[in-house]
Amino acid sequence: MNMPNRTCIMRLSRYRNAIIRLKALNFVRVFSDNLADAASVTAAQVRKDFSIFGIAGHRRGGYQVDDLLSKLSKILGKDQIQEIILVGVGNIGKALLHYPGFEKSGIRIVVGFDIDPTKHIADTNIPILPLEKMHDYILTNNIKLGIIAVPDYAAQQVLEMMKSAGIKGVLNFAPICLRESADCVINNVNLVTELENIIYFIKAGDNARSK
Amino acid sequence: MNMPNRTCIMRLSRYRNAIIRLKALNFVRVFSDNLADAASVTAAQVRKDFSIFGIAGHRRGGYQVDDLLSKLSKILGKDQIQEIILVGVGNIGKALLHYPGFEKSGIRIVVGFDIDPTKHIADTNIPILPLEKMHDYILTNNIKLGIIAVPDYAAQQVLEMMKSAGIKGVLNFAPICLRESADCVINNVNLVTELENIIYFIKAGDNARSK
DNA sequence: TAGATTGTTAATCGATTAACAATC
DNA sequence: TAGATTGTTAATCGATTAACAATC
Repeated sequence: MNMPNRTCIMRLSRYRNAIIRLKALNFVRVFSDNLADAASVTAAQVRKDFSIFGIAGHRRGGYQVDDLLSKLSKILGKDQIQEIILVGVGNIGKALLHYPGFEKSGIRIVVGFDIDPTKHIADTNIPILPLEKMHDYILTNNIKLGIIAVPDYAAQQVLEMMKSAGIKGVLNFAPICLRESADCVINNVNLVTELENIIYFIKAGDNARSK
Repeated sequence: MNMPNRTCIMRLSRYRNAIIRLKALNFVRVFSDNLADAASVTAAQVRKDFSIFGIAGHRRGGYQVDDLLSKLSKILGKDQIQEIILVGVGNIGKALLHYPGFEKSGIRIVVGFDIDPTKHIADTNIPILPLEKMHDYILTNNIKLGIIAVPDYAAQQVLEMMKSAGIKGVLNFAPICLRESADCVINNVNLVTELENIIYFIKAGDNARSK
């Protein structure tokens, strides 16, 4: 199997989202061409991506919606609830804590951590605990996923704490590019950088951006 | 000039962030090699990127920090305050409205819009207005940038409203992939997709993701 | 000068796309 | 069967990297 890269997996998520919408429209089968339109890619790309994961269709009848959905869901970890912890219950952190989109798609933030004692609440649905309790919590509950939403100067240190407790994947919102290591996958989301990108292309008057 | 693409501009933002940190450490000049380390790219990539934008160094003395910073800042629109509107003052929207990172980097959310009347406040620092007032506001204040933070089913419609009023660039947080057009640049940030990506690579045990 | 670094070209690498045989 | 679509290979495209002449 060819090693799929980041953008390939991102496309899988988009295919899955498209399929969910098509299913809601009572589609029973789809062609690579339909998915290509729905996900803004080429039909060849769709078939290539599927073939990488051994997802097969029917030479004349396209792909079964239900089959496709279950296979993509499996690949993307939708076959089980994904438990995740959040560090930094500030502005952005609080919003993520209550983001309904996560629970809807099988991602559950089970606990928050913060250094600020005034933010600690132990008895709510999602408790907010002191940072010192993170290490034990991760080990006890066998957590593999974390979200970092602390200020930039604290991000690297929080990452090290997470890794030392066994976290394997991190979504980072701190405006500093955390480096991925062999034992931990990292996606950096930098809100300012996203806007700077848009601002550049508006100024350049040049929307023909390659993906 | 070779047309720079999205990832190239993203790197420029990272170089700029790195330079700001190096400047704080009293660096007066930097070599492509320093920046490569700081931004996790190759030195050749740094020099190539700079040459695309006509940013020149000195054959033996590297790049002047101040010069570099001002040139990158110019390219990324840091030479003026960027005014932006936000639509959808819900969970995520509210957090963005008060995100200190924007103001720090010259991005100012000047107004929010929402359909829910209970959210309207006209007399605060950042007023929240009814959606019907958006069109006029954009025209009157000559706004070019917008953030979409509404539910998925409303996103496309909000985008159309924005475009018809002259918005040229949009950062979209709704979990639906909005399609870019010749007259409007779009960056989609899908929080669930980001996590699905991480989940896949943890399961695959395969962190050698190409960028 | 000798040594080090840029700027740029050419080579490499990898991802996307076109095309078409297989086949339902 | 005829027509349409997949699955896959080969061609294309574009981005990254290596290498080195220019030069400070």
